[in-house]
Amino acid sequence: MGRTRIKPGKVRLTEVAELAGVSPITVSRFFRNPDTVSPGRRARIESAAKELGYVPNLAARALASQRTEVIGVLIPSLTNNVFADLLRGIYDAFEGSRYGIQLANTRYSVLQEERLLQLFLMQKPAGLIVTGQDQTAEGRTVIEAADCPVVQIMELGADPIDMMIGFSHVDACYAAISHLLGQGCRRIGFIGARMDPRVQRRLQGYQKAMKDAALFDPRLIVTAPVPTSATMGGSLFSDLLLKAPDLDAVFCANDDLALGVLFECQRRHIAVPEQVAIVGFNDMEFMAAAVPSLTSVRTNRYDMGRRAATMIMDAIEGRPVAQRVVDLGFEVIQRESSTLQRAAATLPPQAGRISGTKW
Amino acid sequence: MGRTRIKPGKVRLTEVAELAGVSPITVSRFFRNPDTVSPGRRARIESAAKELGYVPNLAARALASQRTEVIGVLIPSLTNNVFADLLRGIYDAFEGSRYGIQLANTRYSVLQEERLLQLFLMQKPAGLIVTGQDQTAEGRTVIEAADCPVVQIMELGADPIDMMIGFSHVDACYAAISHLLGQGCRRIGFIGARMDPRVQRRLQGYQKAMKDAALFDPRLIVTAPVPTSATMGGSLFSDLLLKAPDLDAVFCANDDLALGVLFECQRRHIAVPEQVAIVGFNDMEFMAAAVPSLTSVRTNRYDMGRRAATMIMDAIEGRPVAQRVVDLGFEVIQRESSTLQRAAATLPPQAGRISGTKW
DNA sequence: TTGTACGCGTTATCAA
DNA sequence: TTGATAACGCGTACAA
Repeated sequence: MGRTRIKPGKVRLTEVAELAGVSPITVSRFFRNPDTVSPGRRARIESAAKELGYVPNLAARALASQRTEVIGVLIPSLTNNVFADLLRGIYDAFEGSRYGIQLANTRYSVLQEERLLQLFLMQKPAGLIVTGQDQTAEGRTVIEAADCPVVQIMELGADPIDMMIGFSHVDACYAAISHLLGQGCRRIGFIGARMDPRVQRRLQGYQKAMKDAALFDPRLIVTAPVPTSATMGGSLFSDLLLKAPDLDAVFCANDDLALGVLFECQRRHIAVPEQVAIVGFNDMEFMAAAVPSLTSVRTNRYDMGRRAATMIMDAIEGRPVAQRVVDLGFEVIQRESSTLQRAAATLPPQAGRISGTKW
Repeated sequence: MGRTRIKPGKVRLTEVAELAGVSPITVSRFFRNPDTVSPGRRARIESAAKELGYVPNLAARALASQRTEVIGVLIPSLTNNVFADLLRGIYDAFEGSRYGIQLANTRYSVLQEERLLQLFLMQKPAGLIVTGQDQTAEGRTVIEAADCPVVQIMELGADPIDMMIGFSHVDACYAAISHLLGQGCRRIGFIGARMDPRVQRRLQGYQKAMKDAALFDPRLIVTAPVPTSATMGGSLFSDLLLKAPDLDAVFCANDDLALGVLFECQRRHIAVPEQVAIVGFNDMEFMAAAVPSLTSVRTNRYDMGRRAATMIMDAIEGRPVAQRVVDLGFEVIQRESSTLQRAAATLPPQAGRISGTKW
């Protein structure tokens, strides 16, 4: 038979209630919403709890209430700095709230993502933040089964699961290429690594811009499925130089690639931007510090995290969510590495902005 | 009275058991350890579960079993790239295991840490990974109350809570300075930002090395409490040049600072390493790609994460943990930015290694 | 290998 | 504002 499993030292709600001379439910109320308990009992409960060292049992709470305060966050990479800013935004927004973030890493695999969503489901999360829009059909089913507010981040697209916040990678890259075209560049290369869905869409933007300008040439594109890094930027650029020696600019799908290209140019004594202009993507911190400073496409990752978190909380707590699909836009931050006209060259750093948004 | 709260569509263990024609406990066993159920029933249970779309309820499981499979991880920053590698190691090691990682961000605040530990405690985590050894007394009490295996990472020190894995920041920095001294540098500056406990210890190592060489001069030290960045590296280096114009080397407490120093040198046309040698700390990926390539102190962050995770799992599952305190050591990776002697200059990159460990 | 009986610690529901 | 009662879904302990 199920014998008694009572462990002596354990402090439950009941013990606190006894010591405080109230019923357990009152103690429960005190912990969830102190204002619903009269001041006198409030004080008694508080001191009783402190005296006994009471710690609420979240499992029991979740079982009884049929919900948790867990927010599941699914991102494809912990290494990619892009997600650091995003996460900072998310963590900042949830700071001091009652929600706890549970972070999972899909490693750019939709199957991993599916499995991780299954695990989240067992926890009955209060909300879900997932990266991108390329979930499997199975994955979407699981998300829907979770029956909680969901925000898809990083991208925009048709058919959102619930809410969505991001920007158009196609448009952002198109704007970057347009900027280079505006600077007089014609033989603009594209280098990209890892080639996840978002980088693929940047490549689409590149192709569209080059085709629209009747300058498209497949030899100008060099990609690799490996993780992005400065070293890889240097080697992809070297490959590109072989395929297209008459290159006059390079768009890098990530900033670390751009940094590697800059160093490779220094190594080969290629003048930037005079011989080759460089544009990166994401506008990481070091881009402004580089010599020459490096042009990049700024994306509002921190804001994206914050707002995604806010949208989730609003939805959970029944507040109306003004916009269920938010376009955060982007901005081409022009710096020395792509400033070729005399007039433009005298602008202060970061003065040149080409921004895009659907608002 | 507590009326029935039964929601019709809900699938519990019981429903699966009924459909499969077995008792609930058998289904329970099937999900936790399929091998303990006979193949015939196994198949019936599996198809019944699939048919009903059964999802285990983790809260109920945790309540009944009095434990969870949550591993709490506490790190001070998501922005600092150092932690990205560490986390990758941790996530890789737990990959495919039954444990789930819950990540919390202390933002370099011991009070935040204390609060977050409290939150973990309510979940009854199976294990805890915490950064550093500077918990408050309260924090240590909470950790001990969690009554689970604990690994402190990043540093080594006396008085571990339970297990510990890291390296000596004092020794690592001492080795880096010794390397510069060996290259003939005498006026070696120190620049550091954020000044968390580990950076403080690097500063101690610097001071010890300089004092041992009778070359200590407080004017050679410039620090700032702000987050580390390339831009900050440039500006701290500029400050340092004002205080010590006769500088012949700079040790940077973080690699992004070193990158900023390199760019500042390029901007000022200071030859690296001939006029100023540069050494960084952590050996981030871009250090090898830079022109000139940048010397740094390699720390085994990925390994640290992996091994911390392994130690935790071993401890949880009752396997003996060979070493409860692990010194991972470090390695000074000598590159062009600190290679001043003719002989050394012909060495291939990364050929120079000065490693330190207590093994 | 399978089943029986019960308890895990909390909250929902309804009544006072 | 407070309390009585039952239920949340599962695993442990023991027996067969």
